[in-house]
Amino acid sequence: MLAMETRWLTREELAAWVRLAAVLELLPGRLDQQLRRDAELTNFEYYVLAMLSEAPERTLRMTGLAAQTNATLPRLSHVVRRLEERGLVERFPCADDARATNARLTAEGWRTVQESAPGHVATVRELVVDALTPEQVAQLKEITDALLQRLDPTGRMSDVYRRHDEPA
Amino acid sequence: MLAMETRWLTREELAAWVRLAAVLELLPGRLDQQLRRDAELTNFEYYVLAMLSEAPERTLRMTGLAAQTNATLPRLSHVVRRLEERGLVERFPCADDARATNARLTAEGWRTVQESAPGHVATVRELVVDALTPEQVAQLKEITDALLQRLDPTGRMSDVYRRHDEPA
DNA sequence: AGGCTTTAGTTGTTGCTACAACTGAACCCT
DNA sequence: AGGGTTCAGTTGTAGCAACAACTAAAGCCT
Repeated sequence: MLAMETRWLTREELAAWVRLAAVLELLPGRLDQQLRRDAELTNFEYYVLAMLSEAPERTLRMTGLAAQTNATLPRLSHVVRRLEERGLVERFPCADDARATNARLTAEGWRTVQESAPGHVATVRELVVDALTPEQVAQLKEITDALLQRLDPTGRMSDVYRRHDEPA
Repeated sequence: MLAMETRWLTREELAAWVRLAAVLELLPGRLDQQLRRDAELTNFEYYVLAMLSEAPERTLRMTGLAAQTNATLPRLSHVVRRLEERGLVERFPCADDARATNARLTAEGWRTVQESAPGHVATVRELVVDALTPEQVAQLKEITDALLQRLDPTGRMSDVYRRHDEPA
């Protein structure tokens, strides 16, 4: 490890970082809390179902689903198994590639997504969107975009949505 | 549950939220990764040590430490026990209130914080601060401030830092 | 065709967090 | 002073995530 001069954070940088760290600590728990309470779903499970619900045929290969949700394959495998046990998802072998497995949303899974989406959106509004001015929302988009270029340069996660946000 | 019209997110709001959600998912893992690799500490353990290192006498009561780190008391209790087993922290009963327990950073704990801070700061720079323009850093501070008013209205977490950021 | 490497996914183990139950000290009230 | 309530913290249990090891199919190479 090369010993180099540490560039400490300036007052302004520290203020921004400390607040961001607090948000990082608090927000996921709140989202989880609402979903567990109202839909008996973890935040991660909700996103898995949401990704499936927007996919063609409501079906995705495990690998693709893992990329979109930033999950490792083992993690996804466990989660999908539990969702399958609850009847929200079903798995079946891929016709083209016998190594691959497809996950598909069941009718009940679809219903679950429909029912839980409004509450989830309301929470996102309450805790994030409605706390900001429209100008700040635009700024937040630019800022998170910049961060994602560092965090996820290949755009595994964000590409999923770019379809919706930026059809151009 | 009152059935009310769902206010869905606009295109711009969705774009901002989706990116923020991705950051929420990716950033904590990266911070954890660096600290585990270079200092054998979780992000949360690091913050516990950091809070202690800035406290008078490098000592805090468990309850106060829990508030500053957004931990429940049981969670903190487990974490401090492990840190104590590693010799980074020591616990002793509070003289004023026999119900209370103080946690104090040991010399080795202090050394650990000193050694791991530069690497942590470098990571924060790399993934966050240096990805943004100075203007964006200022915007991020305002935005996260607004979010924290919803997430943490009493300022349990953020008050800790306000001393440093905004001495006024 | 036979064998090596890569890819896709599952299964098993360990560690941490959330939740609940518990102990004991402090406070309050008459 | 005595009895009930609140407060501070610990301990025990259950569930999820990270990591490692494993199985099986596909691709490649000669």
